[in-house]
Amino acid sequence: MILYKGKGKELRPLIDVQKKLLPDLLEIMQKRYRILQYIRLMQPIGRRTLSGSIGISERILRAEVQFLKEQNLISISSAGMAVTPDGEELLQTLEDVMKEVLGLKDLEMQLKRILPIEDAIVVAGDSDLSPWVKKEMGRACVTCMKERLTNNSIVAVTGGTTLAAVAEMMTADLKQSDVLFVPARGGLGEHVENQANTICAKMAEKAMGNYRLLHVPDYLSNEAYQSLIEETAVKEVLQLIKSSNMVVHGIGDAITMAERRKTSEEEMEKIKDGHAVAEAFGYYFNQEGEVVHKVQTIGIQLEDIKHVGHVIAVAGGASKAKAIKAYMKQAPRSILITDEGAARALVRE
Amino acid sequence: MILYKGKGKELRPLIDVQKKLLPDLLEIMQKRYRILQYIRLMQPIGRRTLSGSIGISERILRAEVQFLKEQNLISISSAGMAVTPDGEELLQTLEDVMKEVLGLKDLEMQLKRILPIEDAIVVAGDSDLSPWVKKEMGRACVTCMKERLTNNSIVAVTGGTTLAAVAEMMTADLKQSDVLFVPARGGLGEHVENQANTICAKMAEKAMGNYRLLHVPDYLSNEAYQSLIEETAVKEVLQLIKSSNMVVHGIGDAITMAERRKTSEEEMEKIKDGHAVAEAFGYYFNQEGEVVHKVQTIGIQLEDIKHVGHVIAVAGGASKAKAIKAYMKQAPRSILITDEGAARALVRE
DNA sequence: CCCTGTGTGACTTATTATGTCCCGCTTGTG
DNA sequence: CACAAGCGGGACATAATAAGTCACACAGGG
Repeated sequence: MILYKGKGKELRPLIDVQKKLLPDLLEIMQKRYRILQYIRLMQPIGRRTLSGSIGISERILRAEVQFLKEQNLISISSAGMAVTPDGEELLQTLEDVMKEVLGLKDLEMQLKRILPIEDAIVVAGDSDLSPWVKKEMGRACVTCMKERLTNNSIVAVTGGTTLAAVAEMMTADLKQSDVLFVPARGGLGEHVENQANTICAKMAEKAMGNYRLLHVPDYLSNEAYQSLIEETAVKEVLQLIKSSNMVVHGIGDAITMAERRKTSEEEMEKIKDGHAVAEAFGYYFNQEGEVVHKVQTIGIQLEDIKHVGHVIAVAGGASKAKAIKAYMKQAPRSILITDEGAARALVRE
Repeated sequence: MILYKGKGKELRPLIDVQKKLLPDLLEIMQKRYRILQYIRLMQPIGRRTLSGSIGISERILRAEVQFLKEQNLISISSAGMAVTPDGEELLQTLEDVMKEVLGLKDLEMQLKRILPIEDAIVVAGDSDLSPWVKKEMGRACVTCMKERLTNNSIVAVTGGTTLAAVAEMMTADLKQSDVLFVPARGGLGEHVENQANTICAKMAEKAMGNYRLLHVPDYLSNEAYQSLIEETAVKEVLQLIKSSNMVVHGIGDAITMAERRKTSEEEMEKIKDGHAVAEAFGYYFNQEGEVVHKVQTIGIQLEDIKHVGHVIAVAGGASKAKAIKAYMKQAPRSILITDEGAARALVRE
């Protein structure tokens, strides 16, 4: 909601001093913040499950949980634990401080320096190693989106597991009304749960917004393609897509994506021969950010992206660093939402 | 050195949040800050003596001291403990935060509202109850002075135990050079250790500055007075006093001051009949801030005060609240340096 | 209907914090 | 020069607290 940017500099000296006067302060704060974060992410959740995924003994988690309950930060029922509004507020207030403390702020600065991006948001963890980090990226993405959405915005979203996480974390917000979600591009050969259509619908529902879908079969002959475009219903949605103010998309590893999708052998050849490393909304890019292949479907085209108000790319995990780097070479002015694992890998080079 | 004013608002939410995530944080920080403060005040000092005056058990103080030593905030020798430069820096950085935490900031704001003063500085404690608070006021006064001193400044100081504390806490500062200290007024009947001359000299020595004294017998006939004024040496100093840029003075309870000084019976009558409650540099004021008596001596006069660049009044202890209030009625634009005890008493009314 | 996951209580053990006493040293003073 | 006051630091018993472990009652979903 509120932008705390730039505030970090002010409170740095205080934190440093506090660290001297109470060295475990950060450690404890971090622990409790982490627990709270996990609970928010997985609520409702039980102690044992949580202690497992968080990696601390159950007994100590229990003490912490009891403490958090006493502070009215979490509520605790027979179904498990959940974060209270107080806890939500605390998490939000502390987000920037923790970023500063964990050095994520530095990472963001470095990313902005080495990549031609407009802004970078880095969340803690590595989604290759911990699946919940994806959700955290999702949350960060939602926050980022809400900061930039205005009334009657049109948001185009793509598919992929990362975007699914974004959809999952989407919440309704009274401030924005009448936001319209549309899938960015037609069928790309994904499985249902990762299709842009599915994610678009889910996101819109969670955001209490409207949505339109693009019902396009995965593989079309050229003739069918041409006639489909002329279809009124399709044409209308395409019109909306072209006039969207925001695009939210993932970035994938080229080979992984190609394998996951129903990619024909000849296309596979093309992708491999072109040394593709990155994939985004149906386009495959080589290390230099050049397009080596493009899945033929309707919807937003690479050139359109440049004219969209806000472009948000969400991708994390150290394994995706190469892909992010390659894609970003040709996509300036994007906002990159990633995780610590990918960010550190990117900075390392 | 650095003015942190206004920064308090920024870090308030962080502190509140930290309080939720680590409720004893403030308690512990306060304890350690207090210990450090005491050590700075009384250095070099031993554990036992300190534990006595600070009011905590020796063993626990010992643990704290060990901790502070490990953090390189105090150095520890056979002579006792002393604050290191690191510790000094920490104390300075934390000063404003602690003020905020202890509510002293609020007191300062309230004082500025109810009194016609330019600024207020409140230190923790009550000098009626704890003698060391006077030293803390002294330190605050010194800081305040240094912030406002420019090169070749002339500072006029009065006598009194409070001003003695200021002199004691004075330190040399490379930034200011060629500061000249002068006594504000001639003999007022004080004992030697509280005389303006004594304090002036002490302060100048500690500040590595220069000083001039005003050798005026306490009681003079009118003729002697007139001839003394014409004396070249005296005339010169008087000239300096009149052109001073800063006046630092105490405020006393009228009766207490009158009794302490060699006050003649008829003067005593005058003071009592006039219902004097406050005293400052030889002037006695009633509740309304009207002058009811004036010790006849040379030096700065009440009217001169109004034309001096910076006027700093130092007075603390709940018992002096009435005096402060009365004096301030006729002395606008002063900077008041006081303690919690006096401030709370002033606000209470 | 059972079975898995939930919170809670109780108990033992390890770790830490605190109180108490004493010792040898430096340092300032008579 | 010598003495004593005050200094830090070591040692140890004990109280307080944190942490590990297990057992139990209960609610909800397949």
